Amino acid sequence: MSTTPPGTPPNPPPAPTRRATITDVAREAGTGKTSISRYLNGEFSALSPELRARIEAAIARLDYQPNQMARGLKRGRNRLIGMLVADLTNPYSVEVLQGVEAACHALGLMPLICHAANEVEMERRYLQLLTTYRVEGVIVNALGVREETLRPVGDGGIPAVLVDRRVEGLIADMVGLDNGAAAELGTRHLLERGFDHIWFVVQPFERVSSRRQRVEAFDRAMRDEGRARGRTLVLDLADETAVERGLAELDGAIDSLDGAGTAPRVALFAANAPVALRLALHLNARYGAHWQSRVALLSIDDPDWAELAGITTIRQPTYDIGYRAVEFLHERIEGALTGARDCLLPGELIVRASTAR
Amino acid sequence: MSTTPPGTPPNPPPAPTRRATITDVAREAGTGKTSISRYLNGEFSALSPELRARIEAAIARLDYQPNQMARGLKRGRNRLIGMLVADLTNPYSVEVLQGVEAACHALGLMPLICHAANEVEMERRYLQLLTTYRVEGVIVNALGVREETLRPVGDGGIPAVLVDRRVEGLIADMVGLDNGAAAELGTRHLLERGFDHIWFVVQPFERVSSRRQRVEAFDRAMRDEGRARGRTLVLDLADETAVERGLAELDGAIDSLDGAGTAPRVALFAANAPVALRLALHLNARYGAHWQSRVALLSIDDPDWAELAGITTIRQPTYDIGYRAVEFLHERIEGALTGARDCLLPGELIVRASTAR
DNA sequence: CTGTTAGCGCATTCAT
DNA sequence: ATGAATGCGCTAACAG
Repeated sequence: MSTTPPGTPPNPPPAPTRRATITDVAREAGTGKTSISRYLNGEFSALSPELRARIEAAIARLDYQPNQMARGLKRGRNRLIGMLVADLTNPYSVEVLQGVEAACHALGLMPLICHAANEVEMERRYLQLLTTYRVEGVIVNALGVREETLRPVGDGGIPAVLVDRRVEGLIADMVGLDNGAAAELGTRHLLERGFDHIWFVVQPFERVSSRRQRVEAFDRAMRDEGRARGRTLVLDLADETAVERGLAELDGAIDSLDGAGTAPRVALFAANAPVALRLALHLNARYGAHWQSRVALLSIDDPDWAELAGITTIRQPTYDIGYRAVEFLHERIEGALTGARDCLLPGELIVRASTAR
Repeated sequence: MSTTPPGTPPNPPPAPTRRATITDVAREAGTGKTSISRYLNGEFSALSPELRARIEAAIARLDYQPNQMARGLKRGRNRLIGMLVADLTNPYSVEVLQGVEAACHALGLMPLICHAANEVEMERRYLQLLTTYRVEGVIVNALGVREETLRPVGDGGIPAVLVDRRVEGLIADMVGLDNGAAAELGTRHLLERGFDHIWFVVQPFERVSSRRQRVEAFDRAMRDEGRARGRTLVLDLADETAVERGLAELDGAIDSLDGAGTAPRVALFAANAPVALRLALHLNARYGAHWQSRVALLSIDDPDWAELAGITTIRQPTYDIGYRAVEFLHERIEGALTGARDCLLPGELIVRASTAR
């Protein structure tokens, strides 16, 4: 590579073929490995300034970097934590990740990010891999897995914190949106704005607890109101045929309520961004760019295109969720013995053209 | 914020249930560690069926999982590779990641995903961390860093493969979009469709080679055509004031060319999705939902909302880029001595309403 | 076929 | 204040 221009003093030491080890440094500094180790761990009180300087110099000269693996092996902690993400394609996940990273940074942890890409088999594989690398804990945004898959996690196993979703049979800390409050918030908003036919659209529950909770809160809010009509549509985004069947049902409802020029009475409440996108695409294709004058769309999650499309959303405190999750996990790693805790954060309603009247 | 690097904090280790070690298994199976090791490595030819069965049973009974860290320490390879992503918020990155993951899976590698979140300091930190964990190689989607930061990488250092962008002064394999061809493809498309005032909008080049290449190809294509007018607008998305200044300039151009009912003559060519989104948001705010009748928008990158907004795009072969990068890296890890290779993949033009006439 | 031995790079007693 | 010795969990010679 030789990026050093000829004639320039070679400030960086020549890349050692074999990385320097603690032994090399000890020899170079004319001392024992113990002192080097002490230096590395900041135990300066046990080092004469003179020795300390020599060590410093030797390290610089050799471009020495302690091997984390070896350190981990020795002390039984490697500062690694696993972050299992169900679907990075969902902006929600990326945002949560930002919080996770920030917290890890602050706590001296290194997140090992694993992406299950919505495949249960991947999830299983990564979880197994994580335990094999002896991560000190895991943050799990689980797919529809049974507790079975998470066996290494939880009691006696690796400390774990759940994000967004519970896992049946697994008792662990969990942090996520207050789904009940959020769904209620959205529903009330739609009712207030005068929509009297509201469809809650959600992916199959499988084992995703948050989805179920959102639907339940929606149902409850609709029941409380009494007059308006609420229905639920389950859309399996992985099955295009099924999706189209569901959408046709929706179309029927919308068409039948066409108020001939009056404000729309039908509102769609998407349980999350992927669903909202699918709905928007369909409505756009069917009714053209003016679909908003026919139906209102509200979604939990606030993807970047929401502003562009002008749909109302309930933004999740994603960053905080991630940050909080790491904090919980850190406490567990440090040995906190509390019972499983829940941290439910509120969502924020962002009203846009879609439901503004 | 404590920036204590992982591995350094001298905290008391917790006391989790101790996982079984190879020694435990050996004892349980009434044999030596060597045989267990052989079993783990699939050297069955050196194990009597009887012993093999006993080992199998012991492993199951103890729920034993070999410690990768220890294995890595011993054999000098830990099957870990680093994947440094500049900005996970960009769908491009997530898609590349999918390819990376698939390839890793296929090659028995474990990707350690690091997200620099557009901060050079983060990038530096993660790179340092990766070498500290002794990853066998890194795939780098670099920010505007100098070769300096990547010193551990490259000749003599950790094998590396660049994605999307070159790093000044660093000679390494690189895989990404054929920027020249892509920008030319887009430009020609716009010209064919009759747009005669084309703005290429791009973020500051900093050290991102792909941005510069795209602009250059655009300029070239415009020069070749001759008649039409091409301009470049640099938009620093991180500086809102500057962004608005730039957008105002754009507005002026659009307004002055208002064809009073005729088809739009102005087209915007966004160098990537983030830029395209910013443009769309602005146009939507300024001209209303009908902005498409005033300006055309074409973008490199094909984010999910492109279909919704109906803008034309040039989709990058993201998955392949990621997959290929891992393959390159794997070859390097296995000792390939070839000179630095380039793999430029073609983009695919997806024509949508925005430029369809 | 199978077990013994000797480290991998480092942190930790325990002496000095 | 400093260093020698021991072992973390595992693999790789090297014997039997």
